[in-house]
Amino acid sequence: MTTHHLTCNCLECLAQFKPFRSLSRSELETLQEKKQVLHYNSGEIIVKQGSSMTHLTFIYDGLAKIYLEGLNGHNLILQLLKRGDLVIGPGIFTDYRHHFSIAAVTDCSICFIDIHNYVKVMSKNQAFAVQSYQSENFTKINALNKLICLTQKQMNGRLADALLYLHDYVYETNPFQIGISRRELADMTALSKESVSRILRQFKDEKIINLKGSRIEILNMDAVRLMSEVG
Amino acid sequence: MTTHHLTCNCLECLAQFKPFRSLSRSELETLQEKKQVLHYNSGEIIVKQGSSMTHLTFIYDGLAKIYLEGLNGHNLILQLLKRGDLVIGPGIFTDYRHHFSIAAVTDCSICFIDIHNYVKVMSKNQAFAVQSYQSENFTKINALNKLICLTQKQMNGRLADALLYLHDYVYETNPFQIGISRRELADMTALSKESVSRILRQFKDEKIINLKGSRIEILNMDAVRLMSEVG
DNA sequence: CGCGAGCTTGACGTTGTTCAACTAGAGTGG
DNA sequence: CCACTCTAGTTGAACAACGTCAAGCTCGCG
Repeated sequence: MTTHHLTCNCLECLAQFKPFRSLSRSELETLQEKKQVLHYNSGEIIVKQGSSMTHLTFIYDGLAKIYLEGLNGHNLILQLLKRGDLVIGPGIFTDYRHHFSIAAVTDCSICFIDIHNYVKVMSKNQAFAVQSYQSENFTKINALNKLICLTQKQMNGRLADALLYLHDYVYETNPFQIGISRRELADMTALSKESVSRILRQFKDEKIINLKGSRIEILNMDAVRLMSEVG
Repeated sequence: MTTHHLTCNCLECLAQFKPFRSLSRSELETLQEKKQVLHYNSGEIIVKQGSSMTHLTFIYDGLAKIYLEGLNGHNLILQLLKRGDLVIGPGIFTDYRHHFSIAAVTDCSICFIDIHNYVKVMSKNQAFAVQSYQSENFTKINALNKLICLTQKQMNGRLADALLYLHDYVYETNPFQIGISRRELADMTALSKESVSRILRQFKDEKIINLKGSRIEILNMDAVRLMSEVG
């Protein structure tokens, strides 16, 4: 983590992003009041699971991962974050702790928003409060889907899910340069990195994908979607 | 499902339960306005995953289960519900659909609260809204823990978790009469029913628990907690 | 007494992990 | 410019964990 904080003064910083579009000038000022912008290098931890939840995490730039720290150093990646994503987390209104860690996958610019100020704005602006509730619920729906995926699908299906997630949500192009390692693919699918290697190889042999270094091309999207569905 | 609705008139019905204690008389009236009380027999479905979310589910009496309907008829039980539990669910403020099913484990009396009236009360009573948000977040924390449990622990650890859950939260006595089947224990732990049988047998042989029909006694609580922790 | 659903048990097969050896590519210093 | 090293990735073989299948058992209930 670099030591200089960029205290960004421009009101427009946040206003341009979806989560904050509906806010008034004074509400934006409240959010910006104590905000801190920090730069993280690839691999650095941005938020540590179990720590006290004093700020919300907003991604100005870069790619980050939300992950659960499990047993024996095993991690489980819940979600990747990119420019414009705001992370609230289930600690709000409960124990005010972080229930997952966030780490930089590529270099990241992160804006931390003071939670008291955030709650202050929520309490004055009902639509904004509802939107926060909603956003938390969307990630909950996601977690429930992941529960089914990881307990009921087998290797093919899980990796198919991960590829679709990367294609549909993260990179949104085909082919795409994958910015995450095999280890991280394994942490997304609750597989071992060796298994990920083997399944990718198998997909390649079956002409379902193309692999060139860190470049992945999905050749047969229907096959991938089918594997995702049948498990 | 019996066909006669008991439209309970007493304002005190809801007022006596935690989720509604802080409400005023008129707020309680709003909630009760369109409420329906139905009786379900053991095994019957109370709420169907995927259906439209028109009501919240409140357990007057009995034991029910929240479960995800997964692939090939496999279910995953997220939580057991008993007298006084209110289920909101992540459909609120998002797609207004049920993202899990609820079914009666024993005979149940269920009170359905109209969601519009519920939201109306939330919008007028900020503390109540925060409490709803909080309750949703607690179940989300639960889902995250379950993700780790089911993907990183093995059979012993998962079953230990289930026993602790039944002891600490559901029955709160030791020994306890277990009201759920092996099939349901399997659905709680994402194991096969045969594996559940085998592990229970093993626990019994190791003098960690006592089994007599549907009666379970935890003899060595420390051993169970240890197994739950190490996985 | 006999029937049937749920439970138990054992034998076996499948799935996925672990371990170890090997490879490729990126950075480093002589 | 060439070894040298380090890390990430790949591959194969052995192994462990868990599910499946089938047979037998228990117990409540008609």
